[in-house]
Amino acid sequence: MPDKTEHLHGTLDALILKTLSRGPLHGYAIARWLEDTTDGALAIEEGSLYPALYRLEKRRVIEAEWGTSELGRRAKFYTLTPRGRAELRQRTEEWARFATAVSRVLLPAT
Amino acid sequence: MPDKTEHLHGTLDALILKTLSRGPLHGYAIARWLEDTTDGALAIEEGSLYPALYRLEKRRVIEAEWGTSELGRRAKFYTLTPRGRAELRQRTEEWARFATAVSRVLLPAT
DNA sequence: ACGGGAGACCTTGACAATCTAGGCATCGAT
DNA sequence: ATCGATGCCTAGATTGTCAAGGTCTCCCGT
Repeated sequence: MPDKTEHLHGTLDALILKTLSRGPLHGYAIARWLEDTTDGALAIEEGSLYPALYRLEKRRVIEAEWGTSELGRRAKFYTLTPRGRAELRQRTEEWARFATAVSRVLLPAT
Repeated sequence: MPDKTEHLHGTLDALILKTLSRGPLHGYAIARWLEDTTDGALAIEEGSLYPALYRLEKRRVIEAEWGTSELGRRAKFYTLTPRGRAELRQRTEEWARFATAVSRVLLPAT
C-alpha cells in the first residue's frame, strides 16, 4: 500500500534526476527503480511520470534517445545532462533543508 | 532567504495542526511560530495560510473563536479538536514514511 | 489458437493546493 | 504624517499530480 503521493509535489523532479544520476534509464524503469528502492513507499503514476520527463527534457536537464530495453522492447532512454547534475545538487540541498525544517516541527524530541 | 515553498504541498496542514497542538493560536501567530522555529526555512504565505485554516475548520479538525491578541488586536484563535489530534498523528506518520523514502533516494550513504 | 498480463509509451481532463498580489484596519514609532 | 508591523481576507493564475483512458508488442498458459 503506497503512501499518499500528494507530497510528491516539487519532489518528483529531484527523484527522477537522482535516479538518472546512476546511469541512463527509460521511463518505465525509473518508476520501477524508485518504487523498488523505497519498498513501495514511492509509487510514481505514469500520468505524473511522463509529463515530468517531458518537462525535464524541455528544460534540457535530461536528454532522450530511443533504444531497446533489456527485454527487447522499444524504449526511450533518458540521460542526465551537466545542467541536470547541477540542478540535482541544488534540489537535493533544498530538499534537505525543507525536510529538516519540517521534521524539526513535526518530529521533535524523537 | 526562505526555501522554495513549493514542497509544502500536502504538508502545510500537518504543520498547522502540530503548531496548534501546543495550544490555541491565531493565524498570524501560527505563521510566525513556524517561521521562527525553523529559522525562516518555512515561510508560510498568507495566501496559503488562511485558505488552509478555513479548510481545516470546515473539516472540523480545528475550531475558531474571535479574541484578542497579545498586542490587543482583534484576532481569530484556532484550537485543535480531538479529530484534529487524530489527524495530526496520522499525517505525521505519513510524513515520516514519505520523508524517509525520499531521503533514502536523495541522500544515500550520508 | 487465443486470451491475458506485463512491459513500454502517451494524452486528456479534472482537481487540489499553493502563490501572487492585491485590499482593509489598527497601532506604535519616527 | 508616514511607515512598518500586526492581523485578517480574497480573486485569479499557476502548477503539478492524479485518474482514466488509449496504443502496441511480447510472452505465457491453456
